[in-house]
Amino acid sequence: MGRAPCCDKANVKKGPWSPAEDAQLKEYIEKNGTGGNWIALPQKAGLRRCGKSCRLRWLNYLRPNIKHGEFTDDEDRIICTLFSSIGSRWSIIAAQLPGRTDNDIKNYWNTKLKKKLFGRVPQSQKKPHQIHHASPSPSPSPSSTLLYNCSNNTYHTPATCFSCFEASYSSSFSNTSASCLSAASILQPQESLLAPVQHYQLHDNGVQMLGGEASCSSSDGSCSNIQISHNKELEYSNGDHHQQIGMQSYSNSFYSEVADDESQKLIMASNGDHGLSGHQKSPNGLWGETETPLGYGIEEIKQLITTTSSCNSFVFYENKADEKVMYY
DNA sequence: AAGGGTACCAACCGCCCTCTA
DNA sequence: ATAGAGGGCGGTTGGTACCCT
Repeated sequence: MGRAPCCDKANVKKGPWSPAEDAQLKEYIEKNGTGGNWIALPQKAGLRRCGKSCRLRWLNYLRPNIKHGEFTDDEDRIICTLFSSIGSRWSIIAAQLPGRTDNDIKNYWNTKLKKKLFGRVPQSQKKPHQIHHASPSPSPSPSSTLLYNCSNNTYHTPATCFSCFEASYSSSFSNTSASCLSAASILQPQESLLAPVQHYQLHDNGVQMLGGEASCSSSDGSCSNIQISHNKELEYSNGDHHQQIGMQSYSNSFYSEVADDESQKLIMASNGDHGLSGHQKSPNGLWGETETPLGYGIEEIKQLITTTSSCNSFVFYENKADEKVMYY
């Protein structure tokens, strides 16, 4: 038996939203909130729209503080980093970019960012507003940032660490003797990638991100950490409060449910000036032959993405249903 | 100027997860 | 324990604007 449709398809309007509909939805939600029931909302608001459509419209467009327009280099960096770490988990990536929606990031990745990394778009084909104006300063060699110090005191390229970690993860996450304990390097590939460095600790049941500026920034001085555990479910704890939240709460909506300064602590890969400012796009708006905004060489990024895409990355890979991330 | 190709992005679709009765 | 309802997510599609020939 098929699932019942969420709304009467025959009686709902589809397609682009009119300004009047936008205003009606916005006004209703600002006045009454969503009431925790999107399905019933359109009727209450007097809209002939599917509840899901209302939700999407609100989250992606009407909600306050939505940021539209060009993505910054820092945002590019974060997207690339997280994509290389967790794959196409757009809602999680969006959670790290306040004001950006998962849909926005997904579109941006699919239409632009991927091409910046993998393709070459002739300048002449770019629309004027798409052309980035890069600083003319020369790019430093990225090669010095490619080394990852794994536990066996050898250095690996990120891709090597990934495959290394995957191997240890898939055999046994808690096998800390695995030659490549650089889960931290993957989640937070050390200074070279995203600077405000988090410290990680491997536990029997996973990797814990400890302290560090980004995770100890709450006004009450309490610390917040992220722990990646076996079963990969999100938990949030702040001092006495320990709250388990679903993976889905750890998305756009998380910001509205948890105080902003707390949610910021979820940052696995924080933004800001990470000492990579020397990595510039070439004047054509693309990254050069070898460098990327991440500080990776282009080939390393490609490899990272290829490697992690194929298995959907270390943290979240395997069974989505079992994902748990511990957050302290 | 017109037609075809391409890029972009808003919106939809369908699946999965969680919650609740 | 189970089934249904609703929410959330990622993938995909369709419309539109822009560019090239």
